[in-house]
Amino acid sequence: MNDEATKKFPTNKEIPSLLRSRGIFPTRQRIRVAQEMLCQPQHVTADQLFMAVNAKHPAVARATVYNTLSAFVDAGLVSVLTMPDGGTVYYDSSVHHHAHIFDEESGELTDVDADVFGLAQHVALPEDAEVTGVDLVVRVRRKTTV
Amino acid sequence: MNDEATKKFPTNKEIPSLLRSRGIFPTRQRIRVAQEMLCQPQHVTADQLFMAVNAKHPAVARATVYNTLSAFVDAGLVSVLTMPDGGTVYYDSSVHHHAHIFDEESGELTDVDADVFGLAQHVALPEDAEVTGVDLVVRVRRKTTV
DNA sequence: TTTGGATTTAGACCAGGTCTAAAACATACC
DNA sequence: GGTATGTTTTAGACCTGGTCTAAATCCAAA
Repeated sequence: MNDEATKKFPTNKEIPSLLRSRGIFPTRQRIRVAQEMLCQPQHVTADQLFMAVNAKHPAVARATVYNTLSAFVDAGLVSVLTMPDGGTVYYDSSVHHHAHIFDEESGELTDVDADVFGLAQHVALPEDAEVTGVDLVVRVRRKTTV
Repeated sequence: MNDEATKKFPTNKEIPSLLRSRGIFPTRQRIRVAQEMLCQPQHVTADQLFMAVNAKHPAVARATVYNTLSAFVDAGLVSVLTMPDGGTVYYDSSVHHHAHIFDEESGELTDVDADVFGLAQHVALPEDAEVTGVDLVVRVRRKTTV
């Protein structure tokens, strides 16, 4: 595990400077979205986040949430993940390289620390291929369903 | 590699009996879709397949193509695969467990034989988790772009 | 304070994909 | 054959997640 893997999630207070450090101007809206998205480990859809951000009172427009999430992805603040079956797009507040476990029954998604880049070594790649990312999802069923 | 990995793709003639053997009544439409989908190694979107099937003259309705593909998935005749980034859903005529290489520049998708189930052993799973599937996509960039 | 670039906004729009109700088809039985 | 029954297909309306746009707002610098 590398440094990033163990890095804590930022607090609400740290958000503005974090955004600035990534070249993202910290507007009111982007701060709100970031606080909701980045401060805890989670996997959410853009729409879930949109609703969370506007839960108490309308705060940020739909387009802004979508744009902001894209900006965060470009800046390496969040990662994207889609379910192999349905194609639902999730945003993941963990950006270190890790694998996912997908519970087919509950639909729940959990992180697993794993050296996915290392795993990719076992795959026969073309000579000139440079690995830019590895996505590993292990789908499981719970033997003892409650 | 197991038997399924090396199993050839069916010929057009074999399609009807193949469908029947999987409990799918081989109607004219389903045969057409199956011939286009199953007889060669490929990764296509539902829409690409819809167009391929209707290339020469209208043959099968959109809804039928979608329904038929779902039926094929349920029957284990094709597998589903979504790109981690965009969320585009691809249907894959190879159903044995294998990994995918995704060229980020060309968007091309290729199969790699790899013991993905074996790889999953290296991931720390909960005690009671039974692995039902493993999805591995290695994203690459070609060092020497032509 | 004014100005100009960046950002946000609401809502129109778009693309995949699903649903529906009617038509077509297959099978079985008379 | 003819007719009844269940299954499949069809066209097109519809839905949903996401993007685009043009106008309004914000903000920093002069």
